[in-house]
Amino acid sequence: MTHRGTRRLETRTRILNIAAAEMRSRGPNSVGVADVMNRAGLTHGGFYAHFRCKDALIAAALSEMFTQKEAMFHRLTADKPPDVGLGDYIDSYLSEAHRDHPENGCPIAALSPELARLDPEIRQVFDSGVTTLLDLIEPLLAPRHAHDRRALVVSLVAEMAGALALSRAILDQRTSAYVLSVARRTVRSRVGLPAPGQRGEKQA
Amino acid sequence: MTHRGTRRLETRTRILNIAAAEMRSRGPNSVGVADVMNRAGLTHGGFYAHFRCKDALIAAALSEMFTQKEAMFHRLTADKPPDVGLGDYIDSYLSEAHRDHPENGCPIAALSPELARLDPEIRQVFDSGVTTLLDLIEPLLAPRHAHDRRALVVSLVAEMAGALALSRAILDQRTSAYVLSVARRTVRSRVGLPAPGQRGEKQA
DNA sequence: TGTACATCAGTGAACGCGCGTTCACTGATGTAC
DNA sequence: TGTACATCAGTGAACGCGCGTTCACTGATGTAC
Repeated sequence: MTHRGTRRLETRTRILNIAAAEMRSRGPNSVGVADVMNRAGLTHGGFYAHFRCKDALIAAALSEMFTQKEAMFHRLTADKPPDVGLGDYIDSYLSEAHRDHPENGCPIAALSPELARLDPEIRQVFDSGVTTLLDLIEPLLAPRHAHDRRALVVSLVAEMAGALALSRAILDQRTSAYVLSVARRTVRSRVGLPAPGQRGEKQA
Repeated sequence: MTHRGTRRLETRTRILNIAAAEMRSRGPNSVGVADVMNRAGLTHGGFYAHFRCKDALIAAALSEMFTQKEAMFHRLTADKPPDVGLGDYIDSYLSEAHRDHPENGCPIAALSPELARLDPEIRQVFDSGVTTLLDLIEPLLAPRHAHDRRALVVSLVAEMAGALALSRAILDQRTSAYVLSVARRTVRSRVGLPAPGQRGEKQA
């Protein structure tokens, strides 16, 4: 039983990870059940042994995305002074790597408008993911922001997610890179950090 | 001929306005050709007398959205001192009315992540719409920002669009309203404007 | 002014396709004795 | 240890449906004489 249960859970996890990646890069609407199952090395019929319906997959995949990002946040900020951790988080969030790889990136920037049109069960998962993320960032802010940390975190996350989504939609490479660099500089300055070091390609 | 051409253009405009509204509220993917035509009082076959394919409709509808918003911007800011116009634009962008009515709202907040996955022809329309919007807002900034107006405008638009998209996806009403109010206050303060007056429902 | 003709916006049936979901089944794995 | 049985994750055909697109057509409107 245990062995069977373990395999089952492994399969479910595999499906979930694939769905979480595909949905961020192609949109929940454009990701098919059969598609996800094929990528997991299975046939589409087996899907319903793991999820009640496609919406249940979307909800579970969204939850998985936030879990991934929380783990990544800890990896990025652990064992560092708060301001260094915060600066690294900002730089990595607003990097060209993040822009070019939505599949393992922030669900807020990748999916907000689409999620707004989906079922309450799914949006509830979004709510708790967002709240947790804000809770994680908040303590990294310098003491001088103590009077209203929450407001500042909300505003920063809005700017970061907005700039990332904008930079992804913009076709022109220079404009897209400019949006990211402006946001990096602005967000860092708003939390009292010095201008960012050079990121991306080093110059010759 | 003129009369015929006029009718043709009227029909095209009708289709375009419906598509522009539907795509912002339901997403380009979820809006069908037949659906749009029915709402325009026509049958689906006639669609191709006006647009080469669905992607051409998406591109034209996106362009129409930006045109609408430019007109709205002028209506909102004309005949006012720059700082008042800017304040009104910020307040209206970050209002609950805008949150609850994406169908005639900002395409950046409603569609960025989805547009990032669409064809270059469509994203090019997005680029020029965004550039025009930035060009419109820029001159409203106070002289003390003259050293880098462009960067500030980009940052403000990113925060506004990000906050609006976030407030739409969030299910919890209080949290959603909080995100909007924080963004209103923050964006206003960042351009040197006083805290916003009470918006939305008046208290008893 | 009246008639014959050309134009072309719009019709509606048909196409191939992919979607989410159902369901009778199979066959490897774990359990009971 | 060996055999018979139960379990259930996964299979694959089938369903009804809506999609974007095509195309032969219709019939109101504008033009020519």
